[in-house]
Amino acid sequence: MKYVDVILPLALPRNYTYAVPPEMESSIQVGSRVAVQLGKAKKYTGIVKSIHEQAPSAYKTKPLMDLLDKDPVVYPTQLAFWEWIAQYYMCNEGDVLNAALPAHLKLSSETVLLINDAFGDDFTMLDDHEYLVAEALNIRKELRIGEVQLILDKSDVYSVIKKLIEKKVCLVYEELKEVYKEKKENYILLNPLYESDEQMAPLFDELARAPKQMELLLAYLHLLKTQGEVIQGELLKKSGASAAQLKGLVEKQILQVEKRTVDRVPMGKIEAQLDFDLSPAQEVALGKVKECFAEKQVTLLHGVTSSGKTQIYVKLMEESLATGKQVLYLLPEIALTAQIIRRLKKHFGGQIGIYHSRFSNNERVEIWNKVKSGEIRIVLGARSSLLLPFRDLGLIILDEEHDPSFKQQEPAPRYHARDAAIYYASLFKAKVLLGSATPAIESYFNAKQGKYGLVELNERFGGIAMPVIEIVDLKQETALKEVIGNFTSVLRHSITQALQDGKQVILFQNRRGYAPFLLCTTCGWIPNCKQCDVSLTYHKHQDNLHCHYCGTRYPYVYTCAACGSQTLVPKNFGTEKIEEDLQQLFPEARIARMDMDAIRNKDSHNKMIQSLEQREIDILVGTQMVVKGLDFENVNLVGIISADSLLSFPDFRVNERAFQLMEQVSGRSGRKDGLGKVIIQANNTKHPVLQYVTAHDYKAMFDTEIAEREQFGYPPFSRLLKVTIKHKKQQTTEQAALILGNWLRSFLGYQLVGPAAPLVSRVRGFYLQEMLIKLPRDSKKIAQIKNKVKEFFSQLLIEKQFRSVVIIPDVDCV
DNA sequence: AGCACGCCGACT
DNA sequence: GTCGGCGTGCTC
Repeated sequence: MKYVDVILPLALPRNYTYAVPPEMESSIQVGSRVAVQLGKAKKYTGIVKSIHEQAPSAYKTKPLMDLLDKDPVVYPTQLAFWEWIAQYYMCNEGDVLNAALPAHLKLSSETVLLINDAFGDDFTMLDDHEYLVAEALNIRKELRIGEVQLILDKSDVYSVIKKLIEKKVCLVYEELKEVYKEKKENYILLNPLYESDEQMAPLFDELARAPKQMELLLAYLHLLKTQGEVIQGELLKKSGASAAQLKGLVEKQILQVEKRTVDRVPMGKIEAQLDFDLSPAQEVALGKVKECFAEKQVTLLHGVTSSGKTQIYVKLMEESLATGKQVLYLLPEIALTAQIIRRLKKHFGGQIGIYHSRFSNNERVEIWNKVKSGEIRIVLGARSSLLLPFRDLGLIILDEEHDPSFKQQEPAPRYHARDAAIYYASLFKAKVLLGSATPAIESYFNAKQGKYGLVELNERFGGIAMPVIEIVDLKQETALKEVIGNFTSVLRHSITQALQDGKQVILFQNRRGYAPFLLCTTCGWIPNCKQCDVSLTYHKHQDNLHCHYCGTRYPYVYTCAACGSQTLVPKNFGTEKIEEDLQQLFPEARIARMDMDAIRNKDSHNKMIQSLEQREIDILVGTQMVVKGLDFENVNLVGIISADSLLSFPDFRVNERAFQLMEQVSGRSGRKDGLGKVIIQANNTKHPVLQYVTAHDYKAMFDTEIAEREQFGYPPFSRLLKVTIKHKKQQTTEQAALILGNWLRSFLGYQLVGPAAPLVSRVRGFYLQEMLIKLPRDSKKIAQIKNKVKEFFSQLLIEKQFRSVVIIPDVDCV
């Protein structure tokens, strides 16, 4: 008898064992999807992790219900990778499966109520709830649980359903549906009878009395000649004809319709056209990268902004492709713009696949399958594309490697794409190139230690100079009453100058909305979110207040809830306020704002970048978004409205982050012609980070930072494991954290920071407590400690009072 | 993640 | 007294 261990798409601590029915024994494979029953009726899709012959002794197995694929959906490599992620990031393999598999490959059953016709329609002996459902069933014949919940306006509907079944009003069954649908399109073919011109001639006479059909036929023949194949939708659109007219031609057997399966992600021809040359500096860097790869698996390419790292990537990708292997190019989601996609498509044509969160579920299935088959040779994608089923990966490029968005925060698996990529690559014996103008301290440290190769590229492409940085003293200007809105005289004059020169300006402000909080000037009251322990941000455009933690919106507050006076004023400022100030200061300028509020729908980001490219925008105000992956020739002034807000976070990485952010924003200035300028407004102009930014001196920043990290035992001298405790009751949260903290401290010694309430101590109605474990760098010890920590977790959850406490481990938190 | 079971408050 | 709320535990 054969058994399989199945990974289910649930947060289960272990995999479940099912029996393989004899008829599946010969066809079952590791990595295949199977349908299984879990519990009384529920069906799920799982993935076969392993096949063996050991019957479990503790319970009796259920048989597999179905084998869903004749070919596995993942290779053993992916299964090994999932296991590593689950182990390293302290989550379940089910969590990883959930993150990896496109939604349309995961089918789970839905309970469907079916009317029992034999019952008739005499509902007199039913109670109100039962009656409502029966009535709806009588009309609709079928109902889903969700629909029943809507009808009864409550979530607990099982008791009602149970009674309806008992009374034989309805039957239930579990419906398991394959959701992925192939895309079909109608192709229009010419009846072979009319292939030659002579055969065609009589047709025109025949259609003389049907001029519209004649027109349509001519349009068809034209399309056929120019494109070779004709799709119904395109024909109707181009000819302006109606479906009825087309039907006429089909009925006359002149044209034929054929339904064909089409690709949602069509792959083009490979056209490796090398239409660029590297600069001497790039050439040298490329050579060095290759040298490093000869010895090391990972290389860090530290190249200043605009040094042309992308061209080096392209050359490396070409070489890797030439060996027949696949390439993965990872970027932060927001940097995946049309710009970079266009650039890569130019070199690699149709063999490139794009993968990010904005694709439809059906498209994702197709990309998944094409990566698995090897048809897609290059994937350009965000973090999650690391989880695609590569067949033979030769190279991973991770650009903007310092970017914190490579770390997944919520939900599990909380993996870091950079670190996971390095492990994943090792499974393929593939190389990893990390690229950044401002590497993460950890990466640069690893490179300097010789763990990674290190290649530096210190000049900008085309000999452009680094932008000039000017720090403006906000305190001084305020004293002189020179600050209007949030603009110092220096920044105002520079903007005026840039606009006069026909140049574009980018302004960076780290907060969205109009004002981060309202304040009652009479008593000091600040409106807070009901669910979270944060002030509400005023959004002037929508004229309401938002909680940036849970997303709840509140109407604007005019009256102080504490003292009743009407003296609430917006305090501090966000992008909306900057935009408003700009409009007053520069009424002639075309101003746009780029932040999460302005970029709600999926295309607006690209559109805004396009209009900036086409110089339809003079000044762009934005949050982090303006920092990433943008390349504009005509921007020569960048302004950072308030450096202090970047430098005042209570986090050991503040300096690193602030430097990265400012250096990256600066990089947007002065691309092709002329010198770029960066103006940084700050109260604390003496902050060391500002000096490093002014000098574009990454190494000085690194040296200072690394010394501090060593002194306090922060990464890269340790690895951090953050443990968050969540519960609805404050007291329970604190008690649980205290107990867990004590256990951990006695086990770890002083390697524990906390527990303490985080800055925002309540989110969505849950109280929070955090503690930080500093893990040693030795990976064997780390694994041991993690296991022990997990034991503490379960020990805590056993206690009755803490049963509903949520514990969230976050390994290598950022 | 569901779904079943079981224990306490507001209704007939 | 019962209905129904949700808190808790189990699923191979």
